[in-house]
Formats: sequence, structure tokens, C-alpha cells
Amino acid sequence: MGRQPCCDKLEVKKGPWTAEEDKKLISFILSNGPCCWRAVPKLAGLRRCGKSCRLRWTNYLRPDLKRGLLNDAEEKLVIDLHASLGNRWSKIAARLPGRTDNEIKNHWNTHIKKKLLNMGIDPVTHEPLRKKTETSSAKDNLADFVKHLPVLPETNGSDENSCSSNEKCDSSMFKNDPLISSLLVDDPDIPQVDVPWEFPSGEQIFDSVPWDDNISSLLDFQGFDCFGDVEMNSANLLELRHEQ
DNA sequence: AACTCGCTCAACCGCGGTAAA
DNA sequence: TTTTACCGCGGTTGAGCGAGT
Repeated sequence: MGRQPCCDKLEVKKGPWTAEEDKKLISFILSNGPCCWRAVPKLAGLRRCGKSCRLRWTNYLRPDLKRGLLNDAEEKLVIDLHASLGNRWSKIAARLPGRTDNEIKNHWNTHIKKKLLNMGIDPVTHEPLRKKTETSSAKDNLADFVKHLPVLPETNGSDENSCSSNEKCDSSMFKNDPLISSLLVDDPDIPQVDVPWEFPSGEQIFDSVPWDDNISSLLDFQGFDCFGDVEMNSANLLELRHEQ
């Protein structure tokens, strides 16, 4: 009854990711796209659960991520959106290209929250903390604070530096990304090729891959034969495909 | 130099909704 | 229909680091 587990919980590794694990995950997603997370660890030769792979990719390895602190314009937008959406970090992140919900949540808890509290503004309700007499000044403070922040340009999904898993991105983004460059550069096991950054659905991927003919070239391309703990061959790839 | 403290943020945990067997 | 895993989300934790003493 029910599904089979995606991974043996006892064999799953936890804790910080190593550069080697990052390379394997990037290499896999570069050619397959971020889909079917439960299959990713097995196919990529990682002793991680799919959940952990997804988190690592979306929060750290994605090529369209901006790094560093949120700028003033982004901060302003976060405050505005938080006022209307509350702690729906994923919704807020969707409006800030290149930022993750985790990143925004962290920034809110460590920076913005304090700023608002110092200004006498409740970071939860966005209302003044103090009573009547100071109400208007606190509100003015917030209005003034937000007013003086620069305006973030409208993105409406056309930002060339951003993409979601369903949008097109250019592979040059990888080359321009310092993290990914540093992980992939000069590594003979990780071929660097131009791969269109377009993620089809999992079904599309599995249906579009000419499995029988091109498995070996795919494996050669990925350098999967170097993964000692998982024997990659067309048989178990097809088995996985069958499980979809 | 050694210690403490506070901050940051990557990663984990647990939950709710959904999908698969 | 029931059971169980997957997925995505928000909350929380703790290792690592720098500043202060």
C-alpha cells in the first residue's frame, strides 16, 4: 500500500554540502532540469534526500540568484509586500527576482525587523507600537522610511537576470555566475557546454529523452561513471523512468 | 591570546495539501 | 477508499564568524 520511499532515510547524509556534492547536483540539473526531486539523488549519485537537493538548488545553487544583502529598493518592496501578504515568504520572493524565500525571511528577521522596531513600528502588524500620542509620528516614520527608499524597477517576469524553473534562461548565466564558475571551472569531469536553460516538466523530460539511443552519451556527458556509490546504467535509468 | 557574545544564514524540521499505489 | 510518499512552505536551529573585552 502507498508509495515506495524515495531514499533510505538511514543512508541519507545531512549537514553542509560539499563542493563535490554541489558539482554533482549542478551537473545533473544542467542537463536534466530541476524536476522529479525524489529521483535526483539516485540519478545524480548523491546520498541526500530529494528534499535536501531541492533546497540546496533553490536556495544556493540556482544560477539566477543574486548574492549579498538586499538593497534599499528590495527592502522597500519586501516591507510593502509583507504589509499586504504577511509571512508568505514564497509569495514575496516571487516578486523579487533572484531572491529566495529563505533569504528574504532571514533578512527580515535579522535586519528589517530591527529597523522597524527601532522606529517604533510593529513588524507584524506594521502599526505603531506606542499609544495614541505617538501613533502619527511612528506612522510618519514608516511612510518617510519607505518614501526615501529607491524604487525597484517593475519586473513582471521580464527581468533578464531572473528565471523561475518554468522560464527560459540562457546558459551564459552559469558562466557569469561566480559560484558555479568556481565549482565547474577546470574540472574535466564536468563538461561545460551551452545548455538551453529551459525546464520542461518532468514528464516532458522523460518523454523527450531518447533513452535507448542516447543513454551512454548522456552518461559520458555527465561523467556519471565516476560516481562510485551508484552504478549508473541504462537499466536503472529506465527503471526510474518507469517509476514515473 | 583566549574567551564570550551576538549576528548571519545555510540547512533542517514539521506541517498541510496533493498525488500515487 | 485508505495509506503513504512527495512537494512546497514557514518556522527554527546551530555552526561559523567577527567584534568586543
